Amino acid sequence: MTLDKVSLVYDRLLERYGRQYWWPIVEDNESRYLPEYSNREKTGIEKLEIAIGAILTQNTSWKNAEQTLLELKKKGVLNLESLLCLSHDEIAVLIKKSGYYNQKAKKIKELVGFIQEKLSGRIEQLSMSGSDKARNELLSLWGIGRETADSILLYAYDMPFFVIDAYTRRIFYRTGLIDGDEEYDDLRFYIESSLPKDIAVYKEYHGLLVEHGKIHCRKTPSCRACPLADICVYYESNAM
DNA sequence: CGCCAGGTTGTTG
DNA sequence: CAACAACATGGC
Repeated sequence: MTLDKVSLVYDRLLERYGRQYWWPIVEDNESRYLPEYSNREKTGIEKLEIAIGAILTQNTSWKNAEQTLLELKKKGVLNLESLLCLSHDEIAVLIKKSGYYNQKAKKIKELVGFIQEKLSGRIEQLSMSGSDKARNELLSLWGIGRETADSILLYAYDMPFFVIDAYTRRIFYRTGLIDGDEEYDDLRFYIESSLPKDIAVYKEYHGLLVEHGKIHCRKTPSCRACPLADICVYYESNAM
């Protein structure tokens, strides 16, 4: 029954918000959500952009991360070579708008160093590793936690990992699907096992949860016209 | 103006 | 292992 609920929530959100076509690509001063981009295999530079974006948006609004990505692009440094050459301090200045710029500069250096090692050929390519191995390798990097790793693997490498973020936890908690204090991977397994093992569904569902979290299921909920009102145990008819 | 944002790591009891 | 602090800017 809760198994059905995971799918029910998906259907409701899809019906309300429509396809999301995640992950967004920043272009012409805004984020774009394009079916032709979402569906196709990513190029190396696109994978890098997704990974950097995943780091920049850690506990930070996408608006801020988006602006940073745009500036990095305009300055022509959103590529492996540039990021490898730039110093920690130079990167920190460039990404200031995304907050936590010292930590994130370190994380970016870690990541590009890792990718460089992979591409140098001494080590097998990330995409050639098994999915679980690739995940563990990303998790071994300083600054890459579960959500960031899963975002990179799902959206850049088309690997079947469901991304659990703050919105996912909040929405599933309020709709009574979870207790709220589950371990990340326990929650991930639960959701993955409740859904068809379909990359497109994983991508879409996470995008829908974020959209719903921004519009209705905010920290202080805005329940009027919520598409999940009838199945939400925390529905507050008075909440705006 | 205060609250919050698509987390992760390090420290402490 | 759980709780908590630290990290930081910009949008609304």
